Amino acid sequence: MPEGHTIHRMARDHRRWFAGERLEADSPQGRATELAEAISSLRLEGTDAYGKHLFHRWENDLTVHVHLGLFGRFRRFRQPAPEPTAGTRLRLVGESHTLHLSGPTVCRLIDPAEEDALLTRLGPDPLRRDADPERALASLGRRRIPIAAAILDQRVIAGLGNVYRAEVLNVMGVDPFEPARQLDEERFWELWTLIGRMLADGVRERRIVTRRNGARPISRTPRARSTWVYGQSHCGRCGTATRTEDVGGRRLFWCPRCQPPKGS
DNA sequence: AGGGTATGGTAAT
DNA sequence: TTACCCTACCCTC
Repeated sequence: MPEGHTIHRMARDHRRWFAGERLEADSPQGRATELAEAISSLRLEGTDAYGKHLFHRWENDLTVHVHLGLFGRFRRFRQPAPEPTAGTRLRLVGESHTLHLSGPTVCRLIDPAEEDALLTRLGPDPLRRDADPERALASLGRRRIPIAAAILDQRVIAGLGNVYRAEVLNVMGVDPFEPARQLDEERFWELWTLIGRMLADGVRERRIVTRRNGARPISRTPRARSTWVYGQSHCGRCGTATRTEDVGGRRLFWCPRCQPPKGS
């Protein structure tokens, strides 16, 4: 589920459903009891997303930091909401909606100094107006690691995940093993723009859709292909068998024909 | 029932 | 680089 687009969508939704309300909080699982007691019956004043990090701004200058990791999930229910399951770490109950949070990597109060330190080590987030892409350009220029590894590093670009990195490189025809520092400025700006556009589409559609043509659902094939290479056995652009390999600690999909090494 | 996998990240080595 | 965290789902047995 969660790359940056998910978190930004979540921030908007939470704001829309809850902002300004006093929420009741508890931790059915017991693992976040202290946190729940600290915020329960306080007013949720706002939300923020930065990369894959979500911040709930509560009354009394309290901020809850949530990172979903790979498994984390928020479920939203209209009242009356069902009972939480054993996996529910935190429950937030508002007037019209209830949220159940399960499986997050992080869910805790964060103080301003900690938040500052966290944001400092994140690269620019293409979904934020205050993003400074020059920082990403500079850090790419310092790295010899494969471009596919570099753009997954949250210190370089915040919010990009394993699906989008594969898709962006495929659409641009970039060899994933090209050293990051070899990306010239012109291609960097193309990359930055494309990432921003894809992520923004993801926020709007609430899911990752990088491939539109050929994605028409056919009755026999209910699950339309929404990616070019990620999770695909064949490249959606040329039909060549995709390849996969661990790059930057995650499974990368790419098309050897659309993304050949430079000069070949 | 049990194994493998998943759009992520941290800490230890 | 590896181990580990953590939940849900899908496949096979």
